[in-house]
Amino acid sequence: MSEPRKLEVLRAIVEDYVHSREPVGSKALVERHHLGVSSATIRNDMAVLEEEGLIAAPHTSAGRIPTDKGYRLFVDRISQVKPLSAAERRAIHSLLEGPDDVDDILERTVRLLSQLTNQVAVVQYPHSNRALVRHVEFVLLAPQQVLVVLIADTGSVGQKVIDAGSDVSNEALMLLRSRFLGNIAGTQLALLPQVLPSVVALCPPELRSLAQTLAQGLQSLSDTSREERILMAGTANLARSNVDFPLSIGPVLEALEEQVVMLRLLSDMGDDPRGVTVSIGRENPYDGLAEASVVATGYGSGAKVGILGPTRMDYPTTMAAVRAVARYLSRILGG
Amino acid sequence: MSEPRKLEVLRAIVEDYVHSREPVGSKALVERHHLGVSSATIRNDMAVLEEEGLIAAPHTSAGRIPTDKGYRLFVDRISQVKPLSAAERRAIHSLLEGPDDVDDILERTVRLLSQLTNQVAVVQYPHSNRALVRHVEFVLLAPQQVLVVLIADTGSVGQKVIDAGSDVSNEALMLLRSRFLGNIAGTQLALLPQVLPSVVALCPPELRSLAQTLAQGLQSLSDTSREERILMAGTANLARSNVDFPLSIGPVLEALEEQVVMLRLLSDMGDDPRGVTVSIGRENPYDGLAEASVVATGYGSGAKVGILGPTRMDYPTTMAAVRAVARYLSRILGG
DNA sequence: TGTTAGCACTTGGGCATGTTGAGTGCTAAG
DNA sequence: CTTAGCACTCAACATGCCCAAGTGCTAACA
Repeated sequence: MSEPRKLEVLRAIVEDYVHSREPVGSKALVERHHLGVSSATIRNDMAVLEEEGLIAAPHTSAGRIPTDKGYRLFVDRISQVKPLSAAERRAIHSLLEGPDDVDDILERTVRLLSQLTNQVAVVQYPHSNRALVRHVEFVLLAPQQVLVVLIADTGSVGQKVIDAGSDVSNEALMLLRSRFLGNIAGTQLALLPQVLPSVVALCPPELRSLAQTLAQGLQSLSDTSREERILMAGTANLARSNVDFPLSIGPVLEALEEQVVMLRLLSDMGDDPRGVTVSIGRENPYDGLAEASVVATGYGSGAKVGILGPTRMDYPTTMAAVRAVARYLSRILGG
Repeated sequence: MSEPRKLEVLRAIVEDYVHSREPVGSKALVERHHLGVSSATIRNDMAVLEEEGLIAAPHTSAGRIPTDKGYRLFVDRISQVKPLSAAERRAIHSLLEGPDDVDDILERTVRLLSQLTNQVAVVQYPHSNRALVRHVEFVLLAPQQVLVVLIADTGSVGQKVIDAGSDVSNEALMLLRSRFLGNIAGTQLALLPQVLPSVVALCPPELRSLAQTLAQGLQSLSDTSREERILMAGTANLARSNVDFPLSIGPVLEALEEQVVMLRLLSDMGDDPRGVTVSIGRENPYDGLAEASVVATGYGSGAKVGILGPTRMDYPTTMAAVRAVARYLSRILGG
């Protein structure tokens, strides 16, 4: 059997199966795709593909369906990214309009992506390492509780309540605020860990310990507050795409709800800067996603966007949508 | 037939059905509950209940299941709130610990409530009308874009990007900031609509229009930013509770994703200050929730907490959990 | 050596049929 | 008003049958 035709057969199986959701047999294959050979030949090829673990038969007299490994080969070597339709391009373009909030943009992005792909869309808050400190505010909520607010020039706002351990006076807070502000305004968020200790050292000894606590708060805001959050949309698509097809959606919903799991998942996916990364079925580290695939890519300075859906999905189109959305996102947020 | 027994029969049907998920027949009823009469008598009672539209039979020779109307009567007149278990009380109590963020508290609350009830839990951000303005910040993001930040003394932070319409100088922003801050610091958020216009009037004429725009931004932050958001958890429970039982979860997920729908739903539910409100099946304004019930109540100064689940749910326990959680929430957030 | 036609074989799905058991409604008697 | 008894209904299950789709294999063929 010829190697190229074997791949062609695999490709046809994947495409038909994704489309029809039914095991595909040799005869149907030669009818739908004009491979120049008979069904018997296809059968031989299919036997080989099965031996190699690329496809499998649910039962003896049924057609074949792709395995995880089959999808992997399809994604890596066979499929070509499908260009987006004009309407889709337009929809993405319209994201450019409206000079809104980062939050707003992300929210619209994630909705758009879920509609484009008919899957669950996920986006991680952008990394803002290059952002500069714009403003710092300390607000006394209770005698021992201080709200720390860090505003970056990108428009992102981080906030956190910290426990001072002992009573705090408003005057002390004001003093420290101006100290901090004077010394770190304009500093890159990423540099805060290096700069903050020296600021603390400049504070009057009796406020040293409070300053230390506040500095810790600021630092944690700088590296974790935003990038560790995700936004998602389109969970209802899970139910729709599985009418008839029992991918048990319970575990998937659980995974989606655990931000930690999703963050882990996204960051574990390689960071190929120009292609999208695909994680198929059992390749996923989380058991609940054994029947799901994740298609994701980075945008801006390293955060991730992507979608999650059943392994049986239209990879070429999905990958195209994810890539396109990521590009526009980078452009808008000034990667 | 005696009126009290009729109600007792309805109660038994509801309880058995919620427990077993299967239509319940006359014979099983007399066995499980020691009503002092025979199954034939029960049959007569059931016929009456069916005539009144309180129960229905899926098909001729099956048992009966409660209708929406039946659940309504059950909730209104029959059921008694079940006391929580010691473990449950303890779990709620532990919410009191950790003097954290409002966001943190809400997030933990919603998780707890979903675990307690095995349903989807929803909480609306607290109303902060009584909160005072603590700080105002304007940040220039682009020549025509200003980030407006409003910090309240409760620790809540609102942010919004607004479009100035023309180029803005940093000096102008600084000036306006101190003007606004000087005049509205300490003001109740709820009073901003009345106070802001006079502040705008105090500004130099050439900055009047910019001031107006900023004031609008502040105002929208004061009334909408937070209370118009909801947090939820436990969507995976939807899938679990419907194994075997096809409540089509697609529409429900859609509703949950539309914050607008959920907000509307919650605020449409009466605000009985000490009881919980229940909306059953088709009583819900949203079609997708025709097979779902919402159990909710207010907390603090009027925001809502609640759960959403299949109409076939354990109302007494659920209502108890919602009520208890709302009480603690009020206490923590200083209703 | 690769391709093809033909054929026996497997098996899930659809269908018609029969059986069972839970549950009802009704009637007549207590 | 309650109860026992009984005829009736109907979903759920089981059984048997056939069909179509699909496979694997073998032998002939280019």
